[in-house]
Amino acid sequence: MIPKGETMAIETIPAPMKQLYRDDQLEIDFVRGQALVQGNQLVLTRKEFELLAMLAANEGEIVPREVLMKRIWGYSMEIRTRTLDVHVRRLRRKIMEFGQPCIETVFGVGYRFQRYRADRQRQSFSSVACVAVPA
Amino acid sequence: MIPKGETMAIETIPAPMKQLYRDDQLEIDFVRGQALVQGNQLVLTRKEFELLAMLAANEGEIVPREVLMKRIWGYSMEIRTRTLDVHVRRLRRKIMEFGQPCIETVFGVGYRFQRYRADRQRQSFSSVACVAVPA
DNA sequence: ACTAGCTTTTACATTTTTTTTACAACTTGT
DNA sequence: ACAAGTTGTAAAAAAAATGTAAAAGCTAGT
Repeated sequence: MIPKGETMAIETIPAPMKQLYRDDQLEIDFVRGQALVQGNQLVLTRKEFELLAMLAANEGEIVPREVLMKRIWGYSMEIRTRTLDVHVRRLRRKIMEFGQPCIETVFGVGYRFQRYRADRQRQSFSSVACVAVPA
Repeated sequence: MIPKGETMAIETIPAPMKQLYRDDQLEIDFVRGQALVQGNQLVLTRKEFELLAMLAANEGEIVPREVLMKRIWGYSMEIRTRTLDVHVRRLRRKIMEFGQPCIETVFGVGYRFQRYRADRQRQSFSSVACVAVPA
């Protein structure tokens, strides 16, 4: 709460980001840094969690590789290494230990997190249409 | 109690902390500065007790290294020394003399005290989810 | 000033996480 | 089907964080 008579710089007002993400298989507590799949707590490293958090926070939206790299690794980071992919892989594997795949690859662009719905027969992620993204 | 007409910064209002902590193996009297494990009184130094108290007072929550260092050692304190770890070690050892481990390491962040439950087969602390820091 | 007990430092060992590398497999446009 | 570009994978290397033992430094009480 902001005390009477005091002001706060716009920039410091925290974004109204949701505190947690939740669907039929996954629950993420962005604040406490915890994630549960089908009730099982995921053991994630920092980078893995950041990745999951960024993707889930933009569920349904494509997050370009560049954006992920810039936000998670900072401005530098050579494109020629497979660092991002390796982290995606490890994250996917940990999620699939208890649940269904929810991170799809958008060829040539980046990754997209898809909300899981129990009623759907299956998430068909086999291939994904390419999407143009605003620069 | 805050006198009428006065204000107090949110941060300085003391939390309504309980006088003692208690679970199936450990009992801590924050006021008297005593701790019992399975009925055995622990012989703790001041720093060790402060550490245990801070962690137990936040049971289930991760307490970052920085917070522990700031609160127990004051603002200064070089990050390059192993002081905190050494105290954690000695505290853990004393607790385990009579009981089960209850202080887990959260890699890259800090430590977390976990309430002991007699019904649980075992506390599996092997590894722990990491916490991401909100950008 | 001396001692006993507590605290901090130091120097490594160990563990965990992150990055790199080399190559395989896959997409897409032609 | 081919070529070019992109992503997936496994394993190893590198980096970062934590654990440990021993010694040195402090401090309160005498």
